[in-house]
Amino acid sequence: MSNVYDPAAIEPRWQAAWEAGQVFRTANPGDAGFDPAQPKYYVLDMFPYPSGSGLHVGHAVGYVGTDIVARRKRMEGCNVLHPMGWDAFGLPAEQYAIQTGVQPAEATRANTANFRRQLKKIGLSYDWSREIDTSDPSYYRWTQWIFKRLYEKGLAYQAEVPVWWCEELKTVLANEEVINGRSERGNHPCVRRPLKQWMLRITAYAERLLSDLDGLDWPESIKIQQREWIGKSEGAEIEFEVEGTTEKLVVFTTRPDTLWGATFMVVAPEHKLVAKTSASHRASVEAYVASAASKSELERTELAKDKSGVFTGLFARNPVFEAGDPRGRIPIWVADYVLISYGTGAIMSVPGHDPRDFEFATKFGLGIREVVKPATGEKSLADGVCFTGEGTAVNSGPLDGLATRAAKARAIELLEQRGVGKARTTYKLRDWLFSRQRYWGEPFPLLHLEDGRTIAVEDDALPVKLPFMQDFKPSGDGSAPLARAEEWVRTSYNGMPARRDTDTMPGWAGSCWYWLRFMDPHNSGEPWSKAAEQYWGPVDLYVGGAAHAVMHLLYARFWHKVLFDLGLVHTSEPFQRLFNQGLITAFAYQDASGRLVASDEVEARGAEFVRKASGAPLQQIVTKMAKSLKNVVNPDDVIAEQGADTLRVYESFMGPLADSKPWNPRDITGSRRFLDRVWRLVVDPDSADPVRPNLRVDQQRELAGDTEEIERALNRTIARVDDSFKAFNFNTAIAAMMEFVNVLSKKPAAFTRGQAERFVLILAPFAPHMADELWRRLGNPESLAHGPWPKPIAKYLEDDVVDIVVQVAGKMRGKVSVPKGAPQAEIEAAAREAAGAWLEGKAVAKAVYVPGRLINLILKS
RNA sequence: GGGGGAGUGGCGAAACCGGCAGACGCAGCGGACUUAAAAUCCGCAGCCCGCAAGGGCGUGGGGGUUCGAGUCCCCCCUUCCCCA
Repeated sequence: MSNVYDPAAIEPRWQAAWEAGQVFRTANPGDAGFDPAQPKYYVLDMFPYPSGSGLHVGHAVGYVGTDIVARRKRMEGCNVLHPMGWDAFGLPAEQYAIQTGVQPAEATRANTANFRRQLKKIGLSYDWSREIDTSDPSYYRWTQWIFKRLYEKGLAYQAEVPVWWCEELKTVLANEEVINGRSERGNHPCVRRPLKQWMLRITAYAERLLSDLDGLDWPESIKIQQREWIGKSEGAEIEFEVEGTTEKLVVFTTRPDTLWGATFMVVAPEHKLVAKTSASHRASVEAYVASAASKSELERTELAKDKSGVFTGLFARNPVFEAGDPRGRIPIWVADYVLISYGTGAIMSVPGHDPRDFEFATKFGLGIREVVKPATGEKSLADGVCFTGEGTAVNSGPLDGLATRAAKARAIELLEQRGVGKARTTYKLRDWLFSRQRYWGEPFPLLHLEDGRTIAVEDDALPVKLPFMQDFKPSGDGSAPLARAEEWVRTSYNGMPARRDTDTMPGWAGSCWYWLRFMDPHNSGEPWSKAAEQYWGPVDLYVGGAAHAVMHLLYARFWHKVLFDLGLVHTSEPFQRLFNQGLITAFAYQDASGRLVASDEVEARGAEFVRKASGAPLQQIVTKMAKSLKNVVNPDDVIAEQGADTLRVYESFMGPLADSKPWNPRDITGSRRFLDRVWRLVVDPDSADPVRPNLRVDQQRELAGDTEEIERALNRTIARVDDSFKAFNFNTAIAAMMEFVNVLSKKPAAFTRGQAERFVLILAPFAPHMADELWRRLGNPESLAHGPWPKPIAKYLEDDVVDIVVQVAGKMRGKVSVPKGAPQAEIEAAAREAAGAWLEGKAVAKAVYVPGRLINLILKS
């Protein structure tokens, strides 16, 4: 056996040994080998969608992070659940299949095989016996089963909702396939068109989804995004009579106190009142409604610099004014900055105190009335500024003189007395459009009976398997592809002819409960056993990109809460701690016109970069990794060149896990050199011995001289490595270990076996292959995967002499070495001496002493 | 448009509670070893002035609080990510 560090030989050997020994297999309660005395730790990655292009190093950084945590917890004696699986259903997989002409099931099999191979090569300590695939019938059987529970609870319903329709492509498109009202592929115009869809009543959980955020150990930024998304607002619902009709126009406002300032009303183009337009205005209103249909919500609200709208010819009565008061008769307009999906699809416009209403009123010459006076000093309507803040009510009859908060309450009281309004809380959150007219997803376990009833398939008839379809492309008429699988669709229920529901669930469905299946992945009688969930739940640490800050995490919490209400899980939240790893960016190159140039067309000339073909100068910039820029780094290549341990150390060393940071191939060599040095400190490459002679036996020598110094450095290193786990800034752990190696390099012969063992143990989460190899060479027959994790020894963490910085007037002027715990007077005297010339001819006014750190001598001015 | 981050050497970064700014690494420079190179080892290294000793400046910009600010407060600039 060669004694030179050779990751290509060591790493596959250890990976095989871990697999053969089932080192990372985790026992469930009740299983053989389960130790109930140990604490549990569930560390979960956001499982990947197995794309055709495989993993890149950006994915790996999160997986390496969780692996470091999992390995360390295991070494500390925890029962660690650390699983991996595939989020395989959904649009991207289907599109990939269409593009490559391969069946989605087949593409998924090939892609997951590639992902699994890549992950194993990195040396990640997953319990692969728990692997799951959301597109596997044995998994989606339970996705359907959970859907049934939602359906039974009345949380799933069908409704006509507007969906994106592309006339050119003859298909329904998902939101994510439509950009600014045009199809992502082909750039064809799309319109919103009502279609019957399955909806999930997530709004029923809005309040709990909001309030339960408080108890979670999540990044504040994610909580803010979720709160924003749920968008709770408290206000009032107010009814306006519509002149000449029996219709009531209902609006929601957060500012009922400004009701006296409402000078017009606006309804969304989709509002039912639009149909009541008077004959004289019908043509213009219809033309306007048609033009609004092609705009996205963004174009209608945020992007619209210029407000548009038309008068409907209708008038509403503001209920707070007496009959006959001209202020009470206000025109109703239709404008697309009001959305039908938010609130009631209609608003009362108070242009004096709402910027969009102000803009609209200004443009169309509508009345503007001030009803809130700001505190003195603030700009008000008199200054030509639309004041949106809180102040004092004016021109508002019974509200006059009240502060905004009191005015709101008083207004609601008055509305309730007259029966024309009430207090109401609304949420921006809308029910979740849960069906897709697509092939690659979970079929709904529902039957439409001949007599018109819709019923759920019996539990024991699950799964409703997705039928094989040679042609699975979206249908040209907007109907679901599954509708074409006639044989599959036609069925019966208790002898009555029935048709299966032909929609499929969206890509999110499978990821709404997968952390639960990991707890008990092979259970064929129930989605998970109570005992397994009781023990493993909730997830202790969940790591993934911030990209899923809203959708996935909200949907997952929603399902979990429903399951909690059903008594199927014992916690109301699934993920106790959430952590977002940062993005790995990469270099890309830009020509003079700003166009990006693929990396393989770029050549480095000294410090400059030029285009290979033309020699044109290019600028190096940092962007995210993208196939089109050819700047994607595949971990396979890094492992082939430097080894998995180097990849892991480099990814840890780049910066804090949470930070976004650029991949720089040049820097990898530093991580490799570090591992080389560690190796050589333990193994002599020129000898056939497993370890260097000083490490062969643990000489029971007194810790003195160099060995004692190494002991101090080692203990400081252990403490710093421990510390790095708090915020996942493993870069400082690697730096600490590098410093230790630097210290050791000066006195390698004083390194003892006991010290070497402890160092190898703390190295193990980061470079597990090398660590196990050295551990074995040091004479340990078992893998170090289960510890022990060393603890720093307190007496070696402190020095007896400390350096105190001496400042004069806040500037560093010297240092003094004093015994630890020396009295201030002694330190001050030493400091005055050290400051020497800086104090000449000056008097010290006072001294600020920071114990153990510095002393600042402040001069008399 | 809204929301969330981030700005520290040539580069990635470090700095616990406000207390030596730049640890650790890359690239660079000098040296040792070598016929030579690679690898390895030792050393230098924020910027400016200075032969040096030494001094001044310095954490995107401007102000403030403090004995003391990369860190706290206010304003501004740049940049990345997310959402619709």
